[in-house]
Amino acid sequence: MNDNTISNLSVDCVIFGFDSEKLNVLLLERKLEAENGETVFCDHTLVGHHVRVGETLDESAARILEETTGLSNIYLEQFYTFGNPDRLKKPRAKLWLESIGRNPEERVISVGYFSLVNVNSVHVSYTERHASWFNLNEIEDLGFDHKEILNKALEALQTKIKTNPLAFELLPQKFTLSHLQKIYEVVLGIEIDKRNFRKKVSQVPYIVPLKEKQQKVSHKPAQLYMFSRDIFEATKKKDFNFSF
Amino acid sequence: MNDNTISNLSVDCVIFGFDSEKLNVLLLERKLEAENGETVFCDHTLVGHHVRVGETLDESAARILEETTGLSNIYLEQFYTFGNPDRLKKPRAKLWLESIGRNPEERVISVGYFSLVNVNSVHVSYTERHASWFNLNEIEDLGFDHKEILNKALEALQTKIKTNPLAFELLPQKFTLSHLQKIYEVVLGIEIDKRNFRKKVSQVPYIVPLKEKQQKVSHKPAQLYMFSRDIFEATKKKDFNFSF
DNA sequence: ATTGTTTATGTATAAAAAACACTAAATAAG
DNA sequence: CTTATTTAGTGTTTTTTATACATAAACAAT
Repeated sequence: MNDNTISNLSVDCVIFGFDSEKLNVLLLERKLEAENGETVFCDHTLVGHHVRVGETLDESAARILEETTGLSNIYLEQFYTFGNPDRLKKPRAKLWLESIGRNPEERVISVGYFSLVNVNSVHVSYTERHASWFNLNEIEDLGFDHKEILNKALEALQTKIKTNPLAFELLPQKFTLSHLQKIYEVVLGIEIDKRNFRKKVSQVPYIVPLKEKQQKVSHKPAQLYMFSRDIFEATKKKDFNFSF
Repeated sequence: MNDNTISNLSVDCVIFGFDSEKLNVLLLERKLEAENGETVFCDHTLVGHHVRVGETLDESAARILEETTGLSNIYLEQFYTFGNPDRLKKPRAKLWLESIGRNPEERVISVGYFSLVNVNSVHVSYTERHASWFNLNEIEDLGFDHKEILNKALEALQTKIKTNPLAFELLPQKFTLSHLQKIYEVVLGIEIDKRNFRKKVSQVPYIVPLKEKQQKVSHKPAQLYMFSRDIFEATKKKDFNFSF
């Protein structure tokens, strides 16, 4: 297969999206049809692609993200590389790879990236294969070794969000504190006390209240806030605390 | 070149060692000699090797570590993958790769692992190329993109040691609290108050005092301690704290 | 016995985290 | 227009964790 890519090197993107309620992942349908039109199997995979000649890994991830979501300049982070010799050796994987003209015997290593987007900013189903959002808790198995990749991505996200301002990547520019709180709750799988959370927020200089409230909600409208990266960069200090 | 390896995939190991004083890295001498015996250049690189056919990435890293140090069953962790198309394109890299029979034009991606050992457990200079320990602060440039890899490894180590019991990997089985404290100080680049440190230690169930003291030191001998992984595993709890 | 060097130890203060319950503002429904 | 429903918004107390700081004890070397 010659599409100007490196045949044994791919990038897979775990695209996390937040919808005010739950954490979701963007998956592609993987449907294999026989010649007679019957479906041989239909399941889902992460979005990924082989790396192009001359393209860096970061560029490759950004390209894949843009091709499936239309979004560019999105938070993307490399988290792990998957290279088991047998990672593409499940029966369905072989059938699928053959059907798209890849050699199912070739050992392909895949570099994992995760990215964070707000689900409302994505116009889904941009490419040939059907893309859609799945609630993280409702994902059973995935094609190839993608469940393992997803698990590792979630771990990396959880670790990273504890000490870095990632939550804002999942939100629209203007957000409420309830939404912000919900993100920490669903990503870390914890419950947070509302008053303590807001006390903490009020001590953070780069979460700034706007002169604007929610509109058209059938309850008390919430104050809107924004994240100022400028203030964050100007005020951030390193945290050397350790805990065995 | 056919040595049963994958020509465009390598693993590089950043082997950190602690010597009661400083943090060190194990480097290989990279000396290129002309036909007349004159030295064309001489510098240093990390230890690395191409991945073998059929070998997982973890196995590859463990093999490389054992080949250069003689050690097995050592803490090893994958931290990042380096795949820039131009990462092997510096002039010296080309000369070196040619000299060892590799194609200097091939794009090789390298998976980075770091590992932690106690310097006294290593019998250096096990292989053809001369290996030796270098104080982290005294390393200027390295061959290929290995300075960049080293920097990223140190970052990963610093992040990880803040919340995981890695320090013990750098120590002999029996250690003093001063040594343990020193590790946090040199790895994180901070100073720690002795009394507060020891107060913290005394609250940790898996750092256990032995009925044994230092021998043959010309000052008050210190209590020896050990790390119990069993107790650690049995008592560890997840930390959900976050800090924007 | 004196010196040099490192170990070992406790208390007070400040900062951060956790626990906890009611009122306010908007729309929707009757 | 009244009421119901839903989410926003707010303070105080207690507990836990972090910080700052100084002196005596043990051993080896001389």
